[in-house]
Amino acid sequence: MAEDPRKRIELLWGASGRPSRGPKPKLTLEEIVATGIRVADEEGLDALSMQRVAKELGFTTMSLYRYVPSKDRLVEVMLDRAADGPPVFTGEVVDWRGEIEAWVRGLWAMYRLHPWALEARVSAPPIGPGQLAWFEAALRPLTHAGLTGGELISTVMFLLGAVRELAGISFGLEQSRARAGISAAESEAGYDAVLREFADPGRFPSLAKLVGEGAFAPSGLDDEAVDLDLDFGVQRVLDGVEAYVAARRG
Amino acid sequence: MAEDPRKRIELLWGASGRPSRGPKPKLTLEEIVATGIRVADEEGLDALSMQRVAKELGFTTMSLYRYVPSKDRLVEVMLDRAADGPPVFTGEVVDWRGEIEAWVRGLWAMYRLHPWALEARVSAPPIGPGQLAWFEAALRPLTHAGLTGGELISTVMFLLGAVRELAGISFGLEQSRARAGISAAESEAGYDAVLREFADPGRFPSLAKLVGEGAFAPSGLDDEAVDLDLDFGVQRVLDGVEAYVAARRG
DNA sequence: TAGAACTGTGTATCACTTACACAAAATAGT
DNA sequence: ACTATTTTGTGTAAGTGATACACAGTTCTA
Repeated sequence: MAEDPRKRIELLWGASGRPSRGPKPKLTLEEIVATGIRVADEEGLDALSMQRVAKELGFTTMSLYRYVPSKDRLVEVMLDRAADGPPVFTGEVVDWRGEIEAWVRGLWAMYRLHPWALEARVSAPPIGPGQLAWFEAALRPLTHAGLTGGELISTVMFLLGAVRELAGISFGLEQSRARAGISAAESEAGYDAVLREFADPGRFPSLAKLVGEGAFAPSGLDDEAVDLDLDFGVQRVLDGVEAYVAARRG
Repeated sequence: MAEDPRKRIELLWGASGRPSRGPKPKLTLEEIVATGIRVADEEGLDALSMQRVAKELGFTTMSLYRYVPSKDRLVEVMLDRAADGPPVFTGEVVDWRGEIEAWVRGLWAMYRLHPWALEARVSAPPIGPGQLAWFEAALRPLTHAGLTGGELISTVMFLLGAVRELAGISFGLEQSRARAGISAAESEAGYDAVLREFADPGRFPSLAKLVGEGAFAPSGLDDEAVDLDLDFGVQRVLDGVEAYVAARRG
């Protein structure tokens, strides 16, 4: 019953040796994946079904199973392919903080392009070519910053996680806003109002204080609110990394 | 078609006034939610179905819909209830870093108790009582550290995201390990081996170097590997916060 | 050139969410 | 007390979706 991890890797890396007998395949994994991504981009993960993908391609549902062992595996490959193309820097690292900031913005942009990637479950470390490319892209500047070994892995995973989660909330809100047909300001005002109603000062004193100060009130730059949240956190991590490396050297 | 956000909140807060006519309900929302949590705890989110919950309770599937508008809403409430009970500190904050560390460990423990919470989609900011309790618990020490307003929100969300994502990977691995019947060391060794095979030094130079140094090799403390990853990141954030506050004051 | 291996298809099964209508139960207003 | 109204739990059924399996046609290998 357990899945062969080898097959997973092979699927992600396209490393399956093609058989010599039998009819030539009329489809390719990448075609299927690209179609899946297109459907998910346009209508979300819920609209993604094997039947839907097959119909788009003009084949029967079951034909897809000659290329993909299950829908879950398909989504896994989609996630990897969607993650292709992190910002690329070459040569010597001259501004590691700038590179990480660009990396974070790039990740954010990737999620904006493929918001369904935030709906999919992620329960394994990066392993496909697309995921590894992002990992690599963050390692470069962080290595230059002075981190080594496990510190690097830790920091990259930490940043990946934070960006993903914040993007999930941001785009999730955006989507429900779109469905409800309200503006970002209205949405934030709604959240603010709910907090004002339920953030009981007895039970949630710090929160109530924060709400009272208007910290959740709609700002002028609505669309960027969560984005700004992200920036602050990233800056703190980078500050922390800098201090850590300095302390070790000093 | 759009969902009434009001109803969502009411469901989360149990704020629906009970009607006076009609038969007395034989079930309660909390009973249903608790059953759902039990099923999900034991067998994962995939095993959670309305039919399953109903059967456990000895009622028909459709009876649940008198208490919950849809399965998605049920899961939303489950997520909130599962999140109840962050570590509680009272009185003056004497060690804000220690409180945050305890908070992170508590969050980690919560996810260990309810790993299905990592499989569910989160696309909205914290709003139920359980989620807000965690928010509050982090605000307390961070406020004492010297952060204010949006900085607080940002930092808490950032930490929430990072912990969630790292827990997702850690427990996801743990689960596939359990299914495959292999040890943590074997699993890590497998990951290491895959990276050695696919981390081409031309394409992923920093990663290849890291792999070559054995950064992904199984450590003695297998079970804690990701946990340690998390600690490092958290420490950097806290360092960064400290530096930020100091700089502003200075 | 025969046999083996592989492809795409058609059919079918099973599980799941949820709409709808009904009968029994409980209350409100007379 | 009585009746109309509201609400509950149930039964039935529709609709969607993943995927197992067997078959017929296709392309190699020996």
